[in-house]
Amino acid sequence: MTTALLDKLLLITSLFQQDMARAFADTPLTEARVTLLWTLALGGPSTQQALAEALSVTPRNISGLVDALEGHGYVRRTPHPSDRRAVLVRLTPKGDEVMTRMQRDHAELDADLRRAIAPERRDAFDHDIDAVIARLTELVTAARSQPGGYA
Amino acid sequence: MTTALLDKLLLITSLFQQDMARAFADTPLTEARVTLLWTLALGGPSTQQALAEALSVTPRNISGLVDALEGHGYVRRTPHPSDRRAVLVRLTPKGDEVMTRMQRDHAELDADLRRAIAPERRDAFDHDIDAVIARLTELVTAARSQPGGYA
DNA sequence: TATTGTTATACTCTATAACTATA
DNA sequence: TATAGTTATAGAGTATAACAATA
Repeated sequence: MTTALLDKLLLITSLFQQDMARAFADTPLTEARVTLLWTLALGGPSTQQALAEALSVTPRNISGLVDALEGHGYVRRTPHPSDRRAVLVRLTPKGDEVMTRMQRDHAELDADLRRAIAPERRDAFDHDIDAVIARLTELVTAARSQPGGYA
Repeated sequence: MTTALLDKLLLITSLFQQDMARAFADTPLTEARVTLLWTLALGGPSTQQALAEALSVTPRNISGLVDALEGHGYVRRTPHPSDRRAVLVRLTPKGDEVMTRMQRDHAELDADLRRAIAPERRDAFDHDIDAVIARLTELVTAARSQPGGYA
């Protein structure tokens, strides 16, 4: 019996997460914290509400993540220019440096993995992956409006 | 700029995890607990040490997961036939029923996703995914013997 | 002496609810 | 009245260290 497609995809994520955990082993960074940093690196300074939306977690959760990242010097809270209730969370130079390095590593890893596929098949592979994503998105969206299956 | 291959793979996992979370929403099951049940379903009754090894977590962690699953009637602890220090954790009929259903759903989802790929490209796709996994495994294994990159 | 599992303690991620300050 | 963020509380996953029972 061959390994199911789904299992292969999950194995890839597991390997990637292992590698992330190893890379962050001697730092206060975790997956959740890096996701927040990544969001700031891509989108620039942001309110905590916007971060909560982007990460699909509660505002309370963002408070905790920002507290930790601020305590370790990766981000800082700055006043919002027009709304005194809100803060803008932004990367510090240290945070920016780490994210720049991470984006470069990410791009290198991506290029490396792509080279594992025969050049003439890369486009077809991209197309097929997109088809799988589209189908999975369809299924998840349809399921979301229905009761969970194991209750 | 097209989405990187790695990002696509991570998106797939994210979608799959969302769907898992939805399916378990009204149950005491979680990803970690289901991973343990899945291991029992595939490998049969197991000591907690073996489960700790299989899930790559500490024995203490397994105690907690088994406590919760036992409390909710999915597994039970039975005496080890030859080692009075150890216990054998096994699925209850309820646990077995849930896992049977889950394995069937998993197989159906897998077949569904595979149908999203043109029939004549399915073998090539499998081959390419395997190549990506092999390369990633190589990289993770090599990295494991070196210090983390962001310390 | 080594192994199996548990008790004790602690940190992280996550959630809901109540509250403060501001809009 | 509504929104941004925090305090309070709680559950789940994870870890290390010390310990009991057994091998």
